[in-house]
Amino acid sequence: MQSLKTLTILFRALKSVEQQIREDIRRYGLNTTEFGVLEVLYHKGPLTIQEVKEKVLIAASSMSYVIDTLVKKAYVKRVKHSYDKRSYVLELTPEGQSKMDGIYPMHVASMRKRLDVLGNDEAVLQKLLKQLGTYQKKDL
Amino acid sequence: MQSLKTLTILFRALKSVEQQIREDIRRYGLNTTEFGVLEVLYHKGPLTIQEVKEKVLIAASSMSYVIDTLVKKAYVKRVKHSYDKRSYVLELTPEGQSKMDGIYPMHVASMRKRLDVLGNDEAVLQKLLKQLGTYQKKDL
DNA sequence: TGATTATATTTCGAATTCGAAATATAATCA
DNA sequence: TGATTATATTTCGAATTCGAAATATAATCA
Repeated sequence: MQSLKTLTILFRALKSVEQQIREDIRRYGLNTTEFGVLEVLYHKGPLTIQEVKEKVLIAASSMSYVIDTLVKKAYVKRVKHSYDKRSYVLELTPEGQSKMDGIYPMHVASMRKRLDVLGNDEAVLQKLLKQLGTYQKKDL
Repeated sequence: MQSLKTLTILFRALKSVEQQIREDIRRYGLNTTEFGVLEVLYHKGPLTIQEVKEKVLIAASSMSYVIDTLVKKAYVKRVKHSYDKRSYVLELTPEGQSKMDGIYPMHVASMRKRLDVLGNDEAVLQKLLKQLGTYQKKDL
């Protein structure tokens, strides 16, 4: 292949999924980035801001902003890192925890409906997207 | 499957690709949305604002903004639709055309490098992403 | 046909995102 | 060890994005 059709399709798929998530999650007073951060902490437990940033792939300055928002909403708190004084560890507050406990099952249900159209190919899609995502751009 | 791992991977893949595109295209003074709009017109020829919006999947209000930007840069112009007075047809100016002529080959080369890691599975990825993207959310 | 509903686009204000520069601390290396 | 370079985070200003409301025109239907 030589065209970039694949990228076009990738963009459209994501935008479409993102729109569903946005609408899905809006009534809980969260946007997709906020939800993304909460989701990481929900699944991985407390993590450094830097580590969260590597998971959600947004600019450092955007991280600061999202975290401030989540702190204001009392879903998350910054805890000084034990030995690296540059860092903060992010963790869910009890409110954040129970917020996610309340939201997450519905979110999974709604999203699974869409993902289920893939059937057994879901694992294949995962594999291919991982290949795409982990490409090292050393040779650009 | 029951988790949303697939979505996580989808997001990461896209963000990573998007970052490459952003850096790739930055030196040409364009951002990803602007480039997306130009790309659609470059490939499909003149289209209604509405039609472009359906391709790039951004909010109508964002469309107005991007178009204004592209008009200021003289890459694109709004032409009154022949019979539907609500609509405008968007088309590349000669400047827009030659800009894309200049940029596009490099962009393809850079992106193909990444896509080529997929090998023959690229067609499979397209198929699966299309399935994901075209899901009708009638039953949400 | 005239009233009502739908569609295409823009305007508005607020929220979000970015990149560059600033700040603070950690790691490296001469 | 002290100077230099690297890393984690925030601040800043500008750019981008959104959704709701406004505007204009088209389509529908009583």
